[in-house]
Amino acid sequence: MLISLWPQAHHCSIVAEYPLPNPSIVRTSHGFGPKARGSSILDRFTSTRLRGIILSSSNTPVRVRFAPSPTGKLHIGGARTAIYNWAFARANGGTFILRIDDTDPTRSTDENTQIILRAMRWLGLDWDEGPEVGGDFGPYWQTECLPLYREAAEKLVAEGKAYYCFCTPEKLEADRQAAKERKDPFQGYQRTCRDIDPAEAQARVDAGEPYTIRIKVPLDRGDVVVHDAVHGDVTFNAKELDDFIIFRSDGTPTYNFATVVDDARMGITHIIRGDDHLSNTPRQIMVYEALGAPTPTFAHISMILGEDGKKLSKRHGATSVEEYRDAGYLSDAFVNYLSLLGWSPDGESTVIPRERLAREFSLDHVSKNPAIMDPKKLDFINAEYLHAMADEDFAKQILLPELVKAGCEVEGSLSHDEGWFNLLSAALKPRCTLARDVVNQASYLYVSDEELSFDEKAVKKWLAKAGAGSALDAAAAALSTLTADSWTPEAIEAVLDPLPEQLGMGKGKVFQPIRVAVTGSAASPGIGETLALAGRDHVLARIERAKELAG
RNA sequence: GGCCCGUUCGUCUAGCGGUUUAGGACGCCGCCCUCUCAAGGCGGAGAUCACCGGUUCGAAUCCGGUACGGGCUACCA
Repeated sequence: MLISLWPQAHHCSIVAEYPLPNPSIVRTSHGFGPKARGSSILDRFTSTRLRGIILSSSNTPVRVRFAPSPTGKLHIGGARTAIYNWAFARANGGTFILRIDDTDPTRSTDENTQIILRAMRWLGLDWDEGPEVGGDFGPYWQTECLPLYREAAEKLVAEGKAYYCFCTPEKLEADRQAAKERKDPFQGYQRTCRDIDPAEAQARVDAGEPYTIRIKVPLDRGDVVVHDAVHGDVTFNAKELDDFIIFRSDGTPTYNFATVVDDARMGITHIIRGDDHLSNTPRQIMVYEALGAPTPTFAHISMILGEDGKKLSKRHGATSVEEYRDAGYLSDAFVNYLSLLGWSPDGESTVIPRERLAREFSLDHVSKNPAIMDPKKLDFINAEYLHAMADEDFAKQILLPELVKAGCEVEGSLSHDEGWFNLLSAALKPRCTLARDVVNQASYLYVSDEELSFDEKAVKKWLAKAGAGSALDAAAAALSTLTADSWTPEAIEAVLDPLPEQLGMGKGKVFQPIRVAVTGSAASPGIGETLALAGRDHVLARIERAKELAG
């Protein structure tokens, strides 16, 4: 006996007729915490919070899938769906499956499949079954399952749960128009071929007449309710469902059929996917029922919109996952940001490492409304991850790769030792939002003294001013007392520190000309670090050169 | 046309009938730190909870309707 608990707002309903994949226990993600203590089980069942109930059991472990169509790159909406599926599987000790839904051969390409796999790997969403890793429920490409779909469809026809339809597209269109004109609220298929005698239908098929296969929706089915973990129960009436096509005249299955066959075959327990599929779900439930397969729990998540509140498109700039990778976002930060777009554990946390996501993700904290993508917040989170890195890690994982990419450093023959790169990391890290920000800020270290270019405004404001010359003179004198060996940020600052007082000038008036002289810019890390990184000889040479510009 | 979904600061969200003068985060503004730029610390502005009714002693929270946005209604996925 299987039970399901879908309480309405004010009544407690415990129904015992709904077939689910063998749940032996009912568990909620919050149900046994402090809040639940002291309240009766019925109290808890009357809470609307239960709409997010998760039905699972030790007998039927969670199996979820991400099933992209390789008709394009992996975009952020798909990535977020993948993340939720992955996180849900991990949080429940379940299995995360990757399946390539390439039933549309005209638009699916191998290249897109490769791009999707690469993006999944970059996101760190390891799949337990699917392309490249295999599994016991293959094939994991729909194009390899064509005979399976055919077999399933023919079986439904034989059982009287589906039937051959010989209507031409032209007739269907005419019927639709007619329904529209007589203001029939039902504008779907008129079930013309539903009652053709099976033997006659078979004869016409054998004679070579083109046909499609349509599902036979039971007319007395009544309400079809979708048990949705984020929306609650959503009720449709079977009368509004037409006998939709499950097999095209070209011998290929339609999406609504193929996915159900695969999801049933793979024993998928929870279907987490985009909102746009909610209205199709009752149709798919008809297929599950015809197939005699248990219906999984659904979770329809909202879309991600562009900054203008409209659907994401190319106009919104970078929307594919790899563009974000190339722009210098960290995988962890990107996953963190995306997971928060429509889910939050507590309303407080902003930085949620993937380990925590994998531990705490739950469907009942997924929000129902569409979310607008906010690049500023993505940047903030990325910066948080960057800043949290140890200097050595930042040097190895961010700094060096970026410098190599920019042609500043050559792998295998680096310009400086490890200590220098760690110092550079410490200096640049808090000043970076994206990985590539390091290149600009380090550029003064990768030009010769003669080629250093000056920011005009900085020169005008700091160098071409009265007093700048004497500041540079004093600095050169003080700095030349240091040897190359004692050339450290601390030593440099110790030597420079007394100068403003000695010269009777403000600190800015002394340090800024030095900064501009060495970096060409008015903004840089602390003066000690800035000079230490440039090196003694370069600093002295640049100060000498800058004297010509100084007032 | 029919059916379905959604609507809390600019943005992401917390909220699960009384603890709410609606909390947090990003962004914005200000102050502190300070040789610059960041980072960091502190503070501020910002939401009549889409609207209208109803239920209730009490509603952002429950119910109904309206508006606006979105989806499905395809031999697309």
